[in-house]
Amino acid sequence: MNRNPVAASLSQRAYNDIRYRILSGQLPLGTSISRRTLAADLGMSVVPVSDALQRLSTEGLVESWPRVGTRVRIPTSQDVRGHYVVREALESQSARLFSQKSTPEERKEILELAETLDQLYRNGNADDESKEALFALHQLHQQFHMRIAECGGHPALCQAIENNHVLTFNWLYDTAARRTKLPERHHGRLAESLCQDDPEKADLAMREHVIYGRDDLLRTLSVLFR
Amino acid sequence: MNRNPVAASLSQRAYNDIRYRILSGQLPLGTSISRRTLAADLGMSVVPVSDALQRLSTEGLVESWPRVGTRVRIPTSQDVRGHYVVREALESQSARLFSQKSTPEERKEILELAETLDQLYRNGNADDESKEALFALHQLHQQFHMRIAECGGHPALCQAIENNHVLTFNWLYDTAARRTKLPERHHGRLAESLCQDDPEKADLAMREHVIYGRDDLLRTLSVLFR
DNA sequence: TGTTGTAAACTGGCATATCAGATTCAGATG
DNA sequence: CATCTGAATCTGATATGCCAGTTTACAACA
Repeated sequence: MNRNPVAASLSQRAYNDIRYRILSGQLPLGTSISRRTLAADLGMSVVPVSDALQRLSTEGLVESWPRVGTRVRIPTSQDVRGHYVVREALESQSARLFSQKSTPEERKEILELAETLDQLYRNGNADDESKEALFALHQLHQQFHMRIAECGGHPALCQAIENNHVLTFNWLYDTAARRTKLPERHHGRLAESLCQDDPEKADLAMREHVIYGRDDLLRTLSVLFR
Repeated sequence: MNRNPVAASLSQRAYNDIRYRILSGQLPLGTSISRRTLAADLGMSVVPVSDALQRLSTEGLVESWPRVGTRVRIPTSQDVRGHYVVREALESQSARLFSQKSTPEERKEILELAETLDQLYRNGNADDESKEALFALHQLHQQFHMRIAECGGHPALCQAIENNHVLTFNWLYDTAARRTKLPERHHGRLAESLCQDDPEKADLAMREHVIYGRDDLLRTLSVLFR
């Protein structure tokens, strides 16, 4: 059998496109999605669109009821709590592996990424509040965590973290609330903890980082939907 | 919109059926799957079968290449390692939450389940080596871990654990190798550790349990595919 | 004005047909 | 016997059309 990487199928393109539309705010939370309209818009039939929506549904970005409709899911605070429990588990494991397996070059890369992140979080609000800038910041934050996971050497863990859409929710609410406040050198200190050859310490530092993000997001939620 | 539970669709039935056929050995590892043949066999068209196979593909039980074919995936030892890294993360988190949130009744239930499991693992091989008996044992083991997760109070974590198919792989190789050896009171001692109101201890005990299972499975693998 | 009934419009689920690429195997060629 | 060849036969991907529920808009009526 041919194990070459599959060419980008229409289903895949639909998935990427719809996902981007949701994350970028083109499809705000709660928006109804019509398979037929969307298919016409994307220049394809409804089948690949349905495939994509099914994937997004299992991932929790979208919800669908038979013969009723599909819409962009509005995560509840209970959803957020649940997702963060999973994320705490996965990211702390990722931190353990990073502290055990990362090379000096990789550690340097992570430390630099952390510095960049902290700078952007410090200046971002003042300089540029556009959606594009916030989206870029969101992506960089995601990259920071994904690079840490990649350095752990287990693709399965990377995939599990990527499938956990807390950062996605984070971005959605960031967009709504324009919330980008963080303590000084927040990521910098985390990165330093990860580089100290102490898996338990790395685990704990990442747990604190994740829980800080969770509480921050829950505060935002309570303001948005009070 | 109507939020009632959806009726069992053909896609869902196809998913359950195919999954059961794989786990029960009706579709052995590596078997090619024809959408058309399977659809005729299940009395439906290829569309719901394709939906089901897509889900099973993202879950890793099945692999598919465009215009080539679909077959039951043979997990590699690298797959197994990766899955166990994720499982270690999720189950240790589950153990933490259990030690913090479980009620006395729930703890009693888990302790009893552990005793039953230990008995079956001790006697199972001697009494009954049928596939059905091994499958039942596998399901009970899975139930043990799922109940622990449920008592933690976070459905999202339960779902994440359920989506992690290490226990499934475990069953597949158990079937192939008839391996059911475990140390005396293996699950009993784990359950006792979970009930001591010490999240860190529970975390560690579960990590050891998971890693024991991983190494055991890797040994089996090295024998099977040496 | 407010309520109700009903039909049109819309939804996701599914069946069927077609397409292009991959595989396979009989038969020709050396 | 080994090797090449090409057509028949597979594969998954996709398009299209239909179906049976759900929602909605609007007219008829109180």
